[in-house]
Amino acid sequence: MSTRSYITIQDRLLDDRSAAALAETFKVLGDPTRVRILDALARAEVAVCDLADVLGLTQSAVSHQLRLLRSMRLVRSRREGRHIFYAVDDDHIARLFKQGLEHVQERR
Amino acid sequence: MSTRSYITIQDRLLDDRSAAALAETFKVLGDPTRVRILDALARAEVAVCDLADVLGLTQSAVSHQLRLLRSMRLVRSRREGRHIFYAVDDDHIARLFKQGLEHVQERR
DNA sequence: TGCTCATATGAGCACACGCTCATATATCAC
DNA sequence: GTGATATATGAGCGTGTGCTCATATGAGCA
Repeated sequence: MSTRSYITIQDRLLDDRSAAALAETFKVLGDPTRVRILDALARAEVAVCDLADVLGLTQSAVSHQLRLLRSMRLVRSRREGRHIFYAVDDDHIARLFKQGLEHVQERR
Repeated sequence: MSTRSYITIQDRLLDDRSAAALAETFKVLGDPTRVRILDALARAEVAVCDLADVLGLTQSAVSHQLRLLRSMRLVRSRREGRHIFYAVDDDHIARLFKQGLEHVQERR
């Protein structure tokens, strides 16, 4: 250590809990499959089998990812007969998603 | 496939390239160490050794992460003698970061 | 009751990732 | 030049992750 300039900022740093929570939030969005799933579910309620069909994924793969997204309360599910419809259930995430998309698109 | 409701949305879905780019962006933010590094660098220019010191990390670990962040142009570096100062170099990321933090804090 | 379709889930595998350790490079002081 | 300090980087290791495959659960229908 030498510059010592950090002394002026070190007590304002993110605590570990917040850092972990923030990282966890971004981590969920950090996978192409989940991005595509969330993108679809942000537009409409979709049943699992249709999601798999539209995205070209296995039913199992989709279901595993949906379980993750459900456990983090990013999507909600609704049963209708044999089908279970999923949709995005978090406005913040939807906005993060949009803002991230703007960032990506401005980079061209 | 059965509900067929997806037909109304399937041609508006994110293309694979955009989904991959978006996921990659979020993925960088999806690690507690990088979150803490970016948090510090968003507040002030900090030299590598000070970063390691403040965050309680190895110089090597910090350097490896900084290389990643630099390769994605999220931080910039500036040499000053033996030290190399890093700082956040992407307004979008900074905003994403802030918005993510709001999301996390509202969840309490 | 059986049969089919829709979804969930556990096990296992291939791969990615973040760290440590050792070492290389670079700048300054002498 | 030598030595000390600051940073970068490659190899290797343990762990996490996303998939597939097989199977379980559950709803509708005959």
